[in-house]
Amino acid sequence: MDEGKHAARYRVLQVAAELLEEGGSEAVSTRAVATAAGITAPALYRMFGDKDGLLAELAAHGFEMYLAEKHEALSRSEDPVADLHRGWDLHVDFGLRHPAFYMLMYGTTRPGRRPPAADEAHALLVSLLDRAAADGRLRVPVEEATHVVHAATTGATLALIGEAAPRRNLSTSTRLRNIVIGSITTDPPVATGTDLASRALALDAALTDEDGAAPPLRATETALLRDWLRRLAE
Amino acid sequence: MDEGKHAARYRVLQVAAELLEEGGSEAVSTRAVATAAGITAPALYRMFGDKDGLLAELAAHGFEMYLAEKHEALSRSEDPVADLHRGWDLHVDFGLRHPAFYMLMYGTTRPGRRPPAADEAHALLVSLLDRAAADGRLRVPVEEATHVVHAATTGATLALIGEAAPRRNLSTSTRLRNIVIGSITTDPPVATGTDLASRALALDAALTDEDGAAPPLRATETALLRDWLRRLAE
DNA sequence: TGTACATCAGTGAACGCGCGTTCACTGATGTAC
DNA sequence: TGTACATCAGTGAACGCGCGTTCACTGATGTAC
Repeated sequence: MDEGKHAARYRVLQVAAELLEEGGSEAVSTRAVATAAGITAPALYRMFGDKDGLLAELAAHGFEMYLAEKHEALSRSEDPVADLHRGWDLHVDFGLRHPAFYMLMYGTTRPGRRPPAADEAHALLVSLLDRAAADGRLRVPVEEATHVVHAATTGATLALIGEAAPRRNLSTSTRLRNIVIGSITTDPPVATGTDLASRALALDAALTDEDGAAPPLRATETALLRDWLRRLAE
Repeated sequence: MDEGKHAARYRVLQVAAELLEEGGSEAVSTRAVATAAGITAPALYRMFGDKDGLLAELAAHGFEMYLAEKHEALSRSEDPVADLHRGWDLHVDFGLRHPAFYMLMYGTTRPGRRPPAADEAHALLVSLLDRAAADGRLRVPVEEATHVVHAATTGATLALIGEAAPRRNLSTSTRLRNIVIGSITTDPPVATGTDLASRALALDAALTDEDGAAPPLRATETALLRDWLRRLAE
């Protein structure tokens, strides 16, 4: 009957999850969970040891939900930087759909022991960054990038959770995402012609803006240069 | 004896602050505070109404400590972007020195009502960004910048608080700071000549990098162009 | 200035509650011979 | 196959505790006439 044991355990965890989502972490008491699950208190203690054990498993359950969603939604594309963007958005979205779980998992008070699934979630971020690094798209070492992205993502999520749902504005997350990922990654290699054009135009603009000191070329030379610059940009 | 009333109230708050710093927010119970302060429970209820009132004043007390430190340490310089950097560091530093206070103030569970000093702290960030905008150093609207900086700063602080003190590495905060502030601000205006030089060199480099398609100038034209570019860069 | 009254901070004691946890026990299931 | 024993999930009931909060009351201070 090992199957039955696991099933009962899982049913209790799901009841605890409901209590958590509805009433926050303070709604998860050993007695409340036992009552809601239709079992007696000692039965719950037999399953989870003590309250910390229950909370640890509940957090683990949260991480498993998180990982299941991510693995489903985040099929690796050929662009590791695009995957980073999608990974960010999935993280924030999970946090907003499960704020109480998110705070149990990523809020800094740790009422339970750190579950292994938490390390797995962390490893998922590391692997995304590893792939970016392997493709030469990372500007900084993977470990640095991991810490920075983790801090920024959780900051954006917690800030949004803190805002009342009607006033919530996802663009803060999007902007921070673009800034952070944009800063630690490099653009994909572009056709040289495009790059050449933009640089030619930039120089042309700089020649135009010149107002104080005269440019170090003669006027006729400047005129010919600018003609060439525009031909380069075409 | 209005003086005495305020003094007594302040003494109780300071005792509560000690309990908070030593034992975290769960150590702050009405009974524990009353006992530690040497008063009876009803006396405390007379002062703060109920537990929420006590926690709200405690959070307000935290914000006042925070603001006092910031006002002392953050004398506005002539460079608003440098002030933003120092403001970030002061924020993170406060969080690491007063983690329990910080979580009460910026952790997303709000056990008390939002104190006015919290808005003042927020206004301080807004004013720093306002000044940067006034000096033409901001790349994005102030409100956007406020949200992004707030999310990133709290994320960095909470992530560092979550790490055990010995393993703590401030460079994550520094890096995220540089990325975020660097992205929303512009460099100070530079001499046009310098700009011209850097752009000329960039174009020169782009011409060199050219490997696939031939540049749309003739070889002789390109040679003369590059000569000019180098003279422009001098 | 003196008396009578109102205000109010604080006391001592207790309220009821939900909490985490444990005790002694039961009944079902599995194992050994 | 049948009996005897061990294992173990679960029951019913209770433990003691700290919590937020409130009640009835006291004594000091301030105010009015």
